Amino acid sequence: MERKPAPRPAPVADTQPGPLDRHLRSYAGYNLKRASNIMQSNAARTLEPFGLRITTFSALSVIVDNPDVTQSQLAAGLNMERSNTVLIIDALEEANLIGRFRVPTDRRSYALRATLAGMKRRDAAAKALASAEEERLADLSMEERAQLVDLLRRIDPLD
Amino acid sequence: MERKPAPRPAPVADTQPGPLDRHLRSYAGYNLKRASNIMQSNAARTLEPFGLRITTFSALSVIVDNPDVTQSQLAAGLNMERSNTVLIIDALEEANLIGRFRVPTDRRSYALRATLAGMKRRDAAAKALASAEEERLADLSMEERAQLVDLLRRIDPLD
DNA sequence: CACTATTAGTTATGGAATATAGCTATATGC
DNA sequence: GCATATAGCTATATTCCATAACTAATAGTG
Repeated sequence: MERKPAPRPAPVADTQPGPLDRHLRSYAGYNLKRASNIMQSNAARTLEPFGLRITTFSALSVIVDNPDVTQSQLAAGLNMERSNTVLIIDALEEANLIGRFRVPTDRRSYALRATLAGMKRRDAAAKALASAEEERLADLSMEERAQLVDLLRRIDPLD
Repeated sequence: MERKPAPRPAPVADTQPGPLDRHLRSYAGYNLKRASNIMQSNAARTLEPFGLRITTFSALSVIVDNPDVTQSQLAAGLNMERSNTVLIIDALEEANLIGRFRVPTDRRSYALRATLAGMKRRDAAAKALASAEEERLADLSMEERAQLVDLLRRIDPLD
């Protein structure tokens, strides 16, 4: 693809100082995304030694805390499509962290239950994750962290 | 795949009340991700009528504010890989919102400049985006929004 | 100046998250 | 009983993000 030369010599700097994304920084969404990305990659790195990804850890965690939850309930709780839970549940089951059990009263659905290994894995990963977050958020006081979570939850209601 | 029946009848509810993701809600990262997702889909919906996606809007915005920025600088500023900027820049160029201009002093790089149409498109989209955020964050006071942004930026330093 | 290393942009590719449509088996409501 | 809805599953497409490798051009070093 041919491109024209600059019509005039490129100015050395006709832009104000400061970061390139100064305008974007005025959006809450942009800052949210960047902060979220940082915490996500931090979490992924932390969970990896446990053989878990963020999605599998999240599902495992919900199953540990809510024995006999169904896949549909899990999907709804985690804000994901039912179809996308299948492979995640498959992975957890193959790793013997959870089991699928037929529900006598509704043979369409499966009751999901963590195995003992699943509970242990969740607890160990949760501990590591909490301390990784702790480290990442060291610059924020406890009050600030609490306020951050409070503000975020008010953006994402549906308690 | 065959599955075993439940060894005992599924308990009606041996789980505490409340949302399924109660444990996950204790992580800042989880709340960040959920809030971020909401703002992202809100932004995507808002930008769509302008023929922009979040990535193209972000790049366009940086180029408008920083004439003659290079693709590498853009990538660094937006925390993305250089290789992934190419298609985004291609799209903006094909839509005649920006142009690639050879830099006389370094013939490897391109100076990116927004066209008049690009500037107008950015401004219109930015206005829509700001008001969409405004609407989304109506529950938060101005002070709370400012504090949210401040806390987020402290998670993502590098000013 | 020659040679090496580095950089800018590009291309190709793969992984992971996400969204939709359609399928089977089962359950529910009239 | 029959239409409709639901649970789980399969297949598929998209988008985002990351990596590797390539070229052309530049910078550094002897």
